[in-house]
Amino acid sequence: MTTDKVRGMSGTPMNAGRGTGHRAHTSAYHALLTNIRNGVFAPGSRLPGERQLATQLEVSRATLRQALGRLAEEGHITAAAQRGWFVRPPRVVSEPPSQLQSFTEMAESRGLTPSTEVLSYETRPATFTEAEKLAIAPASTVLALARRRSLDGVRVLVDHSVIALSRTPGMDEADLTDRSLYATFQEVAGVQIVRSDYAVRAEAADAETADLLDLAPGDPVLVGEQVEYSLAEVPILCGQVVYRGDAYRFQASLFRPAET
Amino acid sequence: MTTDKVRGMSGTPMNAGRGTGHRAHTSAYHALLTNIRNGVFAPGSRLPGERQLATQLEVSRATLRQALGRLAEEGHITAAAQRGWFVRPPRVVSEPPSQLQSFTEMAESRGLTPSTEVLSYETRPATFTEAEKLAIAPASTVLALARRRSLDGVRVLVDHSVIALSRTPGMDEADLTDRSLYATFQEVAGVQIVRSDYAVRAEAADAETADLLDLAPGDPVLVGEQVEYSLAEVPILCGQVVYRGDAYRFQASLFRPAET
DNA sequence: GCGATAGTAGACCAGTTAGGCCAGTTAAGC
DNA sequence: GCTTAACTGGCCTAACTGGTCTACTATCGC
Repeated sequence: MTTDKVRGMSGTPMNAGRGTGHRAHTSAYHALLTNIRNGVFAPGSRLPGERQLATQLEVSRATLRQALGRLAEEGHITAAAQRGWFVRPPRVVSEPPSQLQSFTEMAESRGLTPSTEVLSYETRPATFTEAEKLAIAPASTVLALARRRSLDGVRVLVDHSVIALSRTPGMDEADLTDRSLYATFQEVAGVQIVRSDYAVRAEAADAETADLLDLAPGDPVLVGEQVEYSLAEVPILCGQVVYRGDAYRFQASLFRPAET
Repeated sequence: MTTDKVRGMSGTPMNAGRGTGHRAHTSAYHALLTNIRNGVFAPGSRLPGERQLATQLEVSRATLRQALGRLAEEGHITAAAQRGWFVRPPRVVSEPPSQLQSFTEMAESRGLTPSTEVLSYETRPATFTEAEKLAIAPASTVLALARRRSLDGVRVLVDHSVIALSRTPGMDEADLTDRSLYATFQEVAGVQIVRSDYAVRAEAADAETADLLDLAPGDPVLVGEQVEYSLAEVPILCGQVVYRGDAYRFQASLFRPAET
């Protein structure tokens, strides 16, 4: 240990060549930057070690680190401790998992004003397919609800929902005009929706929905069929949502099991 | 490592730096944890070997073992000496998120015969938006691939994919006609696709795609934009898939965080 | 001459990497 | 049932890396 001791001498070997009048650390900075720009150091790749770089650029490590620090500040490179300096790939971080969001929530998170018109509203016996989807007895009482929803006054979707009333007592008396259905389920019936099975497809608008969405018949619409489940995995609601094709897109993250 | 040498100073090939400022072992820890949570590593299943995992996560085995140790401490996985690491079954059962399936796999699981025609195939510099989606430098070399795919002879979709060649060396020489892209990634480049961010919308078919899919212009098509990620959360592929509206629907389960 | 600024050389630390070796497990072949 | 070959996690070492610090030396302006 302590073999170092620094002997005198040393001093100034520098100033070799780069007589540009620049300070040493700016010369190093420019040398590195142009090499990054020229792709000598490819994006995402690791720079040579500081010690090696310092020798090659004929500056000391401390000076080199000034240049590196400046490059890092300006976002050209990033440091990974004990691993090296990396040329920063133009990475865009995004965290968009597939989360279930109500229309109201979605609108709010985008800063838009949602509005809802109830087109029809009735309690009636469930059809056979509805009963199957909701896992209730055929002809049980359900609440059928049709709504048109808009964002900032633009008509965006028509929504037909069928709610299993036996599982959400009180829902037939709630005001659904501009509340989130999810919130109403929670407050009125104490039921939390946590999962939705969704299937979407593209169709051509029929005359009726075209009229409702200010489209021409035949214009493309996105049709989503959904079944929504409570925390106990009990189906609560099934329905169909028809979106204007040019006003909505459906987003999700899919995962793939790893192979071994 | 060896005695450094290197000297070429050209960008070292390996290691896309995740310049997150995190230590390497915490990055590895988070990558594993989210993949476990997302069902990429199914509960009860065995993780890939340490050596394989280390290369896929782009860290060394020692660092990986730190991450594994922490996951084990927290009870997410357990070690079985000389056998492997196993994902602990979760205390609370929940449905796995939507699963990513290749066209080939989907066809097989439905008992249909898939076929593929390669419409075009070229390596070229990436456009700006492609570079952004793939987090590579603009004008990096990418492999652009257009395919038409059919099920039992029925033309179902047209697929435009752009692959970051820098992350999948060798893909430009692979035969993509009737292999699953996922399988080819794995075998040729050792890259596993585990996540895909998907956005679908409805559109009217333009003349060209209508022709390719035996549709009339204006017929509804389902357009999916996707970005696919490797185990290390590095984007590998981006692209657009156009489905016949009447031949495909997109399915997913959405989740909603439970409220207290 | 004095102090401030910029630079050099080196040492030490903890985190990281590549690699090798070992004993145990697994599956295939015979 | 036995052998063998391929893997596996567990353990270890040597080398390297950025981060930080100390000691010292030039050079310039005052």
